[in-house]
Amino acid sequence: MEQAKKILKSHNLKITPTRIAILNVFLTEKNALSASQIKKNLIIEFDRITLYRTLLTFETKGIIHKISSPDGIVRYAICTDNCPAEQHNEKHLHFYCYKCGKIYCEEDTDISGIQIKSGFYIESIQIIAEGLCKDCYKN
Amino acid sequence: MEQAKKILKSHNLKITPTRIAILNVFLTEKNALSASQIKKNLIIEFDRITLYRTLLTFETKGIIHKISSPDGIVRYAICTDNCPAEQHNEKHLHFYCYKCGKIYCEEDTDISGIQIKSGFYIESIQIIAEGLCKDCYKN
DNA sequence: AATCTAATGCAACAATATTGCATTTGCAAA
DNA sequence: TTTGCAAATGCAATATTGTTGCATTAGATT
Repeated sequence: MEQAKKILKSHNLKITPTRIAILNVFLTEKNALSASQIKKNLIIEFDRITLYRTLLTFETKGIIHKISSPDGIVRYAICTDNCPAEQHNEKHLHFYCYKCGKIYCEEDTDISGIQIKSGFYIESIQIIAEGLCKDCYKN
Repeated sequence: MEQAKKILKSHNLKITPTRIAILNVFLTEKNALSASQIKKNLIIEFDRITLYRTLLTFETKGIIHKISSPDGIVRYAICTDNCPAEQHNEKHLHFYCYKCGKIYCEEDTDISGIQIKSGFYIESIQIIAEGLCKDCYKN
């Protein structure tokens, strides 16, 4: 069975063409994607509303996680850490290149050095570094 | 001279009722605010477009800084560190409460321990912790 | 007070997102 | 294999957020 179907099954989600198509986009592209970027990469056509709802479903189930970048566009990326539903512990860093607009997931970044004062009940931490990626720096 | 006027003067900006009103909202409310939240707190009425443009001006001049929160809404907060124009070095952490939607600026948080692998030219880092604030945790 | 530049307002538009409801479809049980 | 139900999707309508061009107004300097 293909990977997309496996993921859906393991999260108790019905297998539909829409969901498989969206999942395959995430499995192919490693960088975080916005709704419109996902739509462009889809091999089948369907309603924009369905895309929003599917992304929400995936996020709730812990298949993907949301990233809000400095440009204000919400992007999504597939969870590598097998997040439990509704509780993402993405401990890695995202890098946003302000020139090409890409978001890179940097898995192996150590963020254990961050301290926060008491009074807050932290469930997840998201770090976004902004700057230029290698390709854009060259040009 | 009131504080708002001082800030405008020191950044070579013309003193207008709009700008003073917006600045006063930031000076009163310490949490980060979205465009619509700012609009609600304003004592005078003016065009929505002016608000966007004023926020952009303030950001460019280093008076406020943009924060993209997990809910996808862009918020702004006043800079405490006297940022140089166009280059914000907000080294502090933001805390986003997913219940009340508030964003708290945690000034005295040390984030210097973060390491990132080479290949990226980082200009700024933004950290958003997500969870429940004290008030929302109680209820 | 005059003048020039910057700020604002208006109109139009574009992108993004949400909600309700009718219809279709996946899938499990009969 | 067929049936039935809950879930998924599509459609329509609407809300929110943000942008651009251009005419008008207002701040600050002389």
